[in-house]
Amino acid sequence: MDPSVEPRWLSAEEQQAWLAFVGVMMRLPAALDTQLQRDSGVSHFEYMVLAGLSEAPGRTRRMSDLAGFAESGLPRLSQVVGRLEKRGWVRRSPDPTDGRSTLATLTESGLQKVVETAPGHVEAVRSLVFDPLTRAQSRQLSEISQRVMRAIHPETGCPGSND
Amino acid sequence: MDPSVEPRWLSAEEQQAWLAFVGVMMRLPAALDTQLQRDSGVSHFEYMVLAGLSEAPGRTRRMSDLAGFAESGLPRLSQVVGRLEKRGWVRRSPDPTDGRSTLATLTESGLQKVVETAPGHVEAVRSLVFDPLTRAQSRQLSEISQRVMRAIHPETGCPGSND
DNA sequence: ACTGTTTAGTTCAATATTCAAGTACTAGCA
DNA sequence: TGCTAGTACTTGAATATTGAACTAAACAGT
Repeated sequence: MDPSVEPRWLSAEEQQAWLAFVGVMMRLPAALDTQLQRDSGVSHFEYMVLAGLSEAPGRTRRMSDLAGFAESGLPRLSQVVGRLEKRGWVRRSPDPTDGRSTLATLTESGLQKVVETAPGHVEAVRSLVFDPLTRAQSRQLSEISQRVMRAIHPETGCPGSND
Repeated sequence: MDPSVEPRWLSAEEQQAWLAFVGVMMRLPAALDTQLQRDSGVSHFEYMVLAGLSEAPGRTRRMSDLAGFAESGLPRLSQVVGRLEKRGWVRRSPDPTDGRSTLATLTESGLQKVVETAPGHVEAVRSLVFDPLTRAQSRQLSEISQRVMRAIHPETGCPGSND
């Protein structure tokens, strides 16, 4: 924008880190999608929605909470939940407390799906991410991710805060 | 798959790391896209293609090399390069050496676009990723990414190997 | 030289995502 | 009560991505 200010270019070390990290951001979601799609017929995003519901009290959550948890906007969530509902894994009902809200509930069949799917998914996450790392690196990954997350969202410090 | 084998669940520490890392994988690309789109009217992927060409000798690269560099398949690259060509930033020509290949070349105008766009993008990468990290964490990020990358692609150890 | 196989790239149809309205409801206030 | 503003969600059109089929060129074996 302003050519009079010399940009602070990345150092060679940073460039290398950035290149590798971008690679991971491009490939890892695709790899997880592949595993989930092949073994269980769901996308990574769909799995996150099902998992998010399975952990919630009463296996029920408001759509907006779920959107926050799944790091997505409402329109996308609405489409995906619609598909999951058609497959019998989720059920939507109006919130008796507030008529504007919609509650999404995981059905029995949906819970079973999560139970069937989780082990394979965890195994994939382990083999692609945690097994190649030392324990110290796993801790660093957590710290690094949290710092980057804070830089992206200055306001929301805690993802999945359901209050 | 086989319920007789108890899956090795993630520890609490690993779960926390995983949740934060997934958040970064979902949000960071979106944040970079937003900055590039707003300030320069290109997507992150388009920028990677332009940048990949700008670094290549003669500002020219074979489509397949470029696809490897940009971590994408050929169909997607073909579409995107088509768009970039329409905007006058890239030019395609048949490879005289091998009639099957197509060479993509960055035009003068495309180079100028990269030069205009790069500072803002680097600034965004810095402020979202490297500024919040210590120097040691940047190095860890590099090492961690490389290990994960190797786990995803057992075969291709070196991204962007153009030989 | 001729045929079958592999590689490089494009195109087209199916699917998914995003952005911009639109609907239904709640809440504040005169 | 009736009026305005704001929230939660859904829907639909425009765009992008993916996967499968297709074209063209190179190579290997005869």
